[in-house]
Amino acid sequence: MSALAEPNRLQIVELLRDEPYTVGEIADQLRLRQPQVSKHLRVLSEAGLVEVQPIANKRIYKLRHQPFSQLDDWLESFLNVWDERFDRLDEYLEDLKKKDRGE
Amino acid sequence: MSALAEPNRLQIVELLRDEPYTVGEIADQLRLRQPQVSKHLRVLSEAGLVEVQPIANKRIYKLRHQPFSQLDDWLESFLNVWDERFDRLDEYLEDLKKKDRGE
DNA sequence: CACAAATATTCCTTGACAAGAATATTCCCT
DNA sequence: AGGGAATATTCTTGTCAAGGAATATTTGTG
Repeated sequence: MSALAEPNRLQIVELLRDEPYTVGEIADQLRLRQPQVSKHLRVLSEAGLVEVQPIANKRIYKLRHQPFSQLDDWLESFLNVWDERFDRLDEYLEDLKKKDRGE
Repeated sequence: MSALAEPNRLQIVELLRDEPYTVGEIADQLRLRQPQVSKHLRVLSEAGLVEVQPIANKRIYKLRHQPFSQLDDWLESFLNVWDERFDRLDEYLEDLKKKDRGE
């Protein structure tokens, strides 16, 4: 997750969401210098967020889906808790109504 | 998102997922020193991930749900792309079958 | 009001990390 | 093999953030 903390890296990831790009294309679109892009891609790669496909002397980078669905699972574990709490609040309100009717 | 990049802060957030805690309780459970916990909670608070409820001289910290559902939305925008691509792959395979049958 | 518990803040030091510049590597082409 | 394009790596420098220790602040209690 710390790989996504760096702003430029986040931009790269969001750029790659739509389609794969080469290092040069990424550098152009984000107005970054090539060495920094390579370095950021290295970090993203080691974090498993990205994979490379070498074609000639170009390297095409694309996102890997696993870490994202993994992060999604992690997030669900948070959202679920709130859902459950909401359910319990629901029950609580139902109880109130019943008492109100004298049950 | 950089607020979650720090390991101890991530631990704090995961601890708070289950229920609210005071600063001292967090420090005890995670084996951290109180000042660091206070500092981390400050960062989490300024990032909007957490909110405080002062009771006496204690301060009870709990998660806020908005940033998490927001992060979830962001993630969905990634997962959606893969779903769409999977759909297109599906169509592609259907086309192959039709051609195979000579249509 | 003095004291104690809980928490926040400050100052300092150290380590990590990102950018810049220069250079190395890899691949294709002729 | 030599040259050029695309990308990676190294080295250096400056900045920032986390931890440690000490101290300040707030709140309740006798």
